[in-house]
Amino acid sequence: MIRGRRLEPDARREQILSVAVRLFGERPYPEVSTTDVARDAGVARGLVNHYFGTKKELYLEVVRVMLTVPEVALERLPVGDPPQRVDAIVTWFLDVVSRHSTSWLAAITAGGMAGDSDVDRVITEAVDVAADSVLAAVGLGDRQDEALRGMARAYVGMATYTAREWLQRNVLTRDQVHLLLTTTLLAILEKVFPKAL
Amino acid sequence: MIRGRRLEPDARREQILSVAVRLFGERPYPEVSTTDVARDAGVARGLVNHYFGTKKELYLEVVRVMLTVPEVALERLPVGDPPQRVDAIVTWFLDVVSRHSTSWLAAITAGGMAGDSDVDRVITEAVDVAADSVLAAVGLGDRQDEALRGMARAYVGMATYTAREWLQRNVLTRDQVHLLLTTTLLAILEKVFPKAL
DNA sequence: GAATACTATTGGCGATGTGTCAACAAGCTC
DNA sequence: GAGCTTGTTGACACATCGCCAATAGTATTC
Repeated sequence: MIRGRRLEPDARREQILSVAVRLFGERPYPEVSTTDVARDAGVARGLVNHYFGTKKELYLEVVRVMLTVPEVALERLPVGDPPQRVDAIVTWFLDVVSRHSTSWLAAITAGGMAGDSDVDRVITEAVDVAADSVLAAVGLGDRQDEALRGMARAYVGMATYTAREWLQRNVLTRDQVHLLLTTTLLAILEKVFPKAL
Repeated sequence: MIRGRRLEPDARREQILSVAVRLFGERPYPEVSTTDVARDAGVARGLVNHYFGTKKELYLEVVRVMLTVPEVALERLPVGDPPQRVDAIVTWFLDVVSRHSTSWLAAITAGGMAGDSDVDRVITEAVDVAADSVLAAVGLGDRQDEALRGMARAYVGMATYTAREWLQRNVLTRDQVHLLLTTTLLAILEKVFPKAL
């Protein structure tokens, strides 16, 4: 990396951001300094602030990038019976998580800044997207019931924890995770929603 | 608070720790400085380091305190059929969480240091305790199966997420949370464990 | 192709946070 | 009240962060 070389603002911003994504995926927030980011990107530290403002704003961008997942496959979900729909959405979720594995898990657990209102908002939005996907997959996407969405978010939380047991701790196989998540979601659909809503 | 006044080491340590518990319960890790802790405790900043070493070690103690919950009630769990046992353990969990509400939730979501290996270890141990309690309540406490315990941890993860929807976001009532968690646990017991283990 | 304008990039300043340690002094013992 | 123990202080050295004026690539104009 040649110092002082000029890049298009978009390109430079993208380059610094990709370095930050890697570092924040490896270490928690307080252990990653803007100096580290600048050094690995081969630029002066001041440039990081120039493009992203503060360290926290940079981290917010990183979390946004990490949690942005392709929602494409959702459109062509099968329209079969509940078990088939549940199976499809769980498969989709496991594909997404396993593809982004470390960085996605690091972000969703707020690798070092949980409790901060801005960070929490970004994470909540990502969980909301996943929760809405689940509701849409089972044919409840149009409902605006807050309790319904709260339960869907709780289910996504379980899915996240389960993914950690699978991908980080390696105590569960993908088949076991799949079985756990499909069975649980079906039970919620059949026995909780009818009673509680 | 009179500066320079001598206290028994245990008393002084306890006093500083209680201040730290309050502050780390209010703000995430990076936004609480040791200067803040020292000021609120009415002591010199150096004394914080004297008693706890580094800021991270202080935070570790705080998380330990926040996550230490009374395990007493577990002994006198009913020995009825599965639905009764599940109902009892869920009730116990909700009682614990609602009693410690903010600080417990702040700690279990690692208010600012998730990803750090030491912090993660403390949190994992607390989740393990809860997961073991669940397994013990349903009569599987003696099993050492790692997959079993992994699924129990995933369930506890769902329980914590659900508790947040209840206590922090107020989109679920206690009754709804209770129904969601009992139904889910029963489904796991009846349909997942027999197949997967 | 040299002069010019534009702006991406640098490097250092001031403020704040952290870990360490020698010096101080509060309170006990004799 | 002298002396000892040790809880406590205050300051030093270092690292990190936000900021900004100065610098130097790159394109543009003639």
